[in-house]
Amino acid sequence: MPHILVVDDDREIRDLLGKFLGQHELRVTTAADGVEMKKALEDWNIDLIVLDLMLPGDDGLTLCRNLRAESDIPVIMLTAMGEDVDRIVGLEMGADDYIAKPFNPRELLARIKSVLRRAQAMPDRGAKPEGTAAGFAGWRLDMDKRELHAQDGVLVPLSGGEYDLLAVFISHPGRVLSRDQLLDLARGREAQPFDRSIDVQVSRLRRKIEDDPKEPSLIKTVRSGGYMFTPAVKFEGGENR
Amino acid sequence: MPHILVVDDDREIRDLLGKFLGQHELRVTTAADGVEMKKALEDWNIDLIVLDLMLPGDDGLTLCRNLRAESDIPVIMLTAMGEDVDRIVGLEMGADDYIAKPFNPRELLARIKSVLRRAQAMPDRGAKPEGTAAGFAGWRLDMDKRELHAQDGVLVPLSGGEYDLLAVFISHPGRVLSRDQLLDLARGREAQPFDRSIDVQVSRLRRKIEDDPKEPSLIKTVRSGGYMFTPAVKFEGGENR
DNA sequence: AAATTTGGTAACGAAATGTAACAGGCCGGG
DNA sequence: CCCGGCCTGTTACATTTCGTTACCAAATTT
Repeated sequence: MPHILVVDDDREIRDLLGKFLGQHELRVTTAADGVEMKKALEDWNIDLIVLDLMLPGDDGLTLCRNLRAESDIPVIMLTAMGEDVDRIVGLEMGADDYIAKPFNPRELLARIKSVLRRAQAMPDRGAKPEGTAAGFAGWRLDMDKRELHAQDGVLVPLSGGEYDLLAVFISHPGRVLSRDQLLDLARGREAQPFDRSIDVQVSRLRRKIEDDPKEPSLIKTVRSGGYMFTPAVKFEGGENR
Repeated sequence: MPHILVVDDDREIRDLLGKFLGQHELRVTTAADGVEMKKALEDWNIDLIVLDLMLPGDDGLTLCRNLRAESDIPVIMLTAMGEDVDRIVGLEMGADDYIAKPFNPRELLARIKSVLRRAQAMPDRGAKPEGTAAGFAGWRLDMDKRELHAQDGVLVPLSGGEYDLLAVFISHPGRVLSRDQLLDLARGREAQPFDRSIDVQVSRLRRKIEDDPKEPSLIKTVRSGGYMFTPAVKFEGGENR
């Protein structure tokens, strides 16, 4: 599920977008500065950035150029005025698309879909530098086929949701992920008042990938914090990050 | 040098574009009707199509959909009005970009460059001069004869609908396609309230192309999302990268 | 130690999916 | 024009998936 980062100072716009993009992973931030941006790009697996040009100063364009230079994540630019100059400069600066405010939300959604479609079909674009497979402790997760193989190559059947959850864990190793984050990242929805679905899903996943689900070694629970995936940090040989 | 095909009834526009793009090392040809289109795509090595929506009837959209389903050549749409409906429909129909007339030629150029840049980085996009055939996991789909051949060359009989569906899947590898999209792309109709026809058709197709229909490896189902075609990229030895 | 909070998971049910069976439409050969 | 096959949409039912709830245990607090 695509993760979208919206950078905009206008709360109204952010809310509007949030509403229309509900079906996607959506991160909204006012973070105009590079520091928070970088963090956001790491924490969440951002696939697409919707960037408001009208940030203080001409940070918008600079930011866009930096993003393009560093991350190669697709960018859609918003701007208040539909002046040709702006849009041309923007496109030449590397933005993947451009929309002038005020815009029709449905149009933005359509463009987002379009850009994501392209990025997905293009191997070397998007925020997923990893290949088509990720491994941990002898296991192999085939990202193409959405399949998990055990050490001996035997296919371990995972439901779609279990795969999504595991994929999230794998892309955030050694980091504590709150239930909210997991729910958001793996399911793309908000937590409800007494939502235990993540607990249950973790339980189901453990049953399939842990040697002893009662004594989990891969997915640790962090009381009052969430869960943490720790691949192969087993013994002292411990190479890690 | 990239070849660009401009499809527009308006001679004035064609001349303008031809003149404008001509001086930018872009070869421009014009063709008005659908018949000529097909010929043009075969005769010349078209890398990009600039398509005017305002063709008689809604041929523009239909044409765009067909192009996207079959050829996978990038499309930029032109339209007379900046009507939201048009542009949304267009983008959802698979166009890669959109510009409203009257447009600034420099903007069109910027967008053309942008699209070409993307297409270049994307292996399976862009003009395909010869083979009207696509392959996946040892299979070969003959687009001319609308026939599917197995690894050993044996012809696997597909019904027309099955072929259409498979063709849509093949032209959108690794992308989740909703039932609505599939219905639209493969059948060209709208979904009805409790429409399960896609499910059934997928089931029928799986029966013919999957080793084990119970454990599909080519056409994955994405719960509450749709289906995804993943051309088997199996590295059994599971080593490098 | 009792009370409270937090996590694990079995069980239930709603929703989504797979697919067999049925039916209507279309087409080519009598 | 009729008949018998395909093809494909619809329906019905089985199965799977996943969120919710409930209850228990472990951890933490008071």
